[in-house]
Amino acid sequence: MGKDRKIDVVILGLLAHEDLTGYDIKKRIDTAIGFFWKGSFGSIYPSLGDMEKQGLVQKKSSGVSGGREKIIYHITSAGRTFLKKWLNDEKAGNELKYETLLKLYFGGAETSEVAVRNIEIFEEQVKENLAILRIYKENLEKVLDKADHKYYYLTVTFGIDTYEAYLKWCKKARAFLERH
Amino acid sequence: MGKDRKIDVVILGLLAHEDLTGYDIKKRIDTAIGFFWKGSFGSIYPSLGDMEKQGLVQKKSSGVSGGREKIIYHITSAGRTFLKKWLNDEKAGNELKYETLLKLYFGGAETSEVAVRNIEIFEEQVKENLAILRIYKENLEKVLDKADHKYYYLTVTFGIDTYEAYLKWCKKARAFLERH
DNA sequence: ATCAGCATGTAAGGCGTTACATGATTCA
DNA sequence: TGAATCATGTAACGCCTTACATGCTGAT
Repeated sequence: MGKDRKIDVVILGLLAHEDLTGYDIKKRIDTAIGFFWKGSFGSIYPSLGDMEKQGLVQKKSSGVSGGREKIIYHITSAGRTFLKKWLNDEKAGNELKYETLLKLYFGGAETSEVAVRNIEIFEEQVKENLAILRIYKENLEKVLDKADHKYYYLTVTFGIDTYEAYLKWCKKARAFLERH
Repeated sequence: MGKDRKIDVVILGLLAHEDLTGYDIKKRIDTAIGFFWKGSFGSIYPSLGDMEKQGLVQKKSSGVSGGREKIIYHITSAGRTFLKKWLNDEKAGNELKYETLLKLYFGGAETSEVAVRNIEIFEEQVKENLAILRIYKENLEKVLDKADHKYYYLTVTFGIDTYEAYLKWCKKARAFLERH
C-alpha cells in the first residue's frame, strides 16, 4: 500500500543538518548510519527526484565537481514538517536480520566445530565495526556542545554497547559449545 | 543475480529437525526465530513448491486438518546437503535496521522530549520481547541434553543478552538527554 | 598511464509483503 | 452465532539492489 519508503526520511534527516548532493548522501549513509541503515544510489536518486516534485526538497545551486555537474539539495519547510511528523509517529519498525543466528539456530545439522567457526567469523566482524565506532565516539566527544552531535553520539554509544554485548556472548557461546 | 532466497534455508533448517506443513513453518518462524528473522506465507509456499521441484524437500503424507488438506514436507538428503553447504559458507549477511536509531540520529530536528519518548517506546517493546525470551530460555534449560536444543538455547541467550544491553543503554541515553 | 573518486541517473529483476480467495472446525 | 484457528495458494505491487552508461579530475 506504499508510501512507506524510509529512504525519504533518511535523506530528509540528513538534509535537515546540511545541504548535500545525492553522492554525499550516499557517503553519509554508509559511514554515519551504516551500522543500522543501508541505502544505494538506485534508491537515493529516484527519491530525491520524487521529493523535489512534492516540494520536500529543492535543488539549491549546481556547480561542477569531478567532471560531472553537481546538484546540491536543500530541505524545504514542507520537508521539515514531513520529517517532524515522522519523528512524532510512535510506530517504528526495528528489525534484526542476522544470518549468523540463523546458522547457529540450525547448527544441529552440522558438527559443533562449524558452529564455533561461524561464531568466530561473526566475532571478527564485530571487532572491526567496534573499532570504527570507538573512533567515531572519540571524535564526537570533542563536539558534543553542537546541537545535533549529541544525537549522533547516542546512536554511536548504542552501537558500541551492543557490539560489546555481542563479544561477551560470543565468548560464552564458544565456551558452551566446547563444553557440551 | 538471484538465487539467494534465505527463506529456502530457513525452511530447510526447520525441516532438518522435524517434518512440517507450510502453516507450521510459519508458526515456527514467528515464534522460535521471530526476533531475528521474518517470513510470510507469500514467501513460504512458493519456496516449498520450488524446492520440491529441485528435490530438496518431499511431500510426505497428507491428511485433513481444519477443513483443508494438509501437506507435510520432509527434507531429502539433497536438502540436507544444501543446508550443510550454506552452514559452511563463511559469508553471512547480518543486518540491523532500527528505525528507532534513525529517529534518534535525526533527533535534532525536534525537541529532546520527542527523542526521549521514542526511547521509552523502544524500551517498552524490548521489555516485552525480553520477557518472552526468558520464558523460552527456562523451557530450553530443561531439555538441553537433546541435540538441537543447545543451539536454540544459544540463540535465545543472544537475544536476552543484547536486549539487556539495550535496556541499559536506554536508561543511560534518557539520562543523557535530560542532562544535556 | 591507469585507477580511484566524484557525480548523476536508468533498467532489470529479485525478494518479500499484503490482500485476497476458499472453507471447515472448534470454542466461547 | 461469530470469531479464531487451521490450511494452502495466488496476484499485485512496492522496495531495493546490482549493473550499466557516462565522463572528468587528481594522485600514483
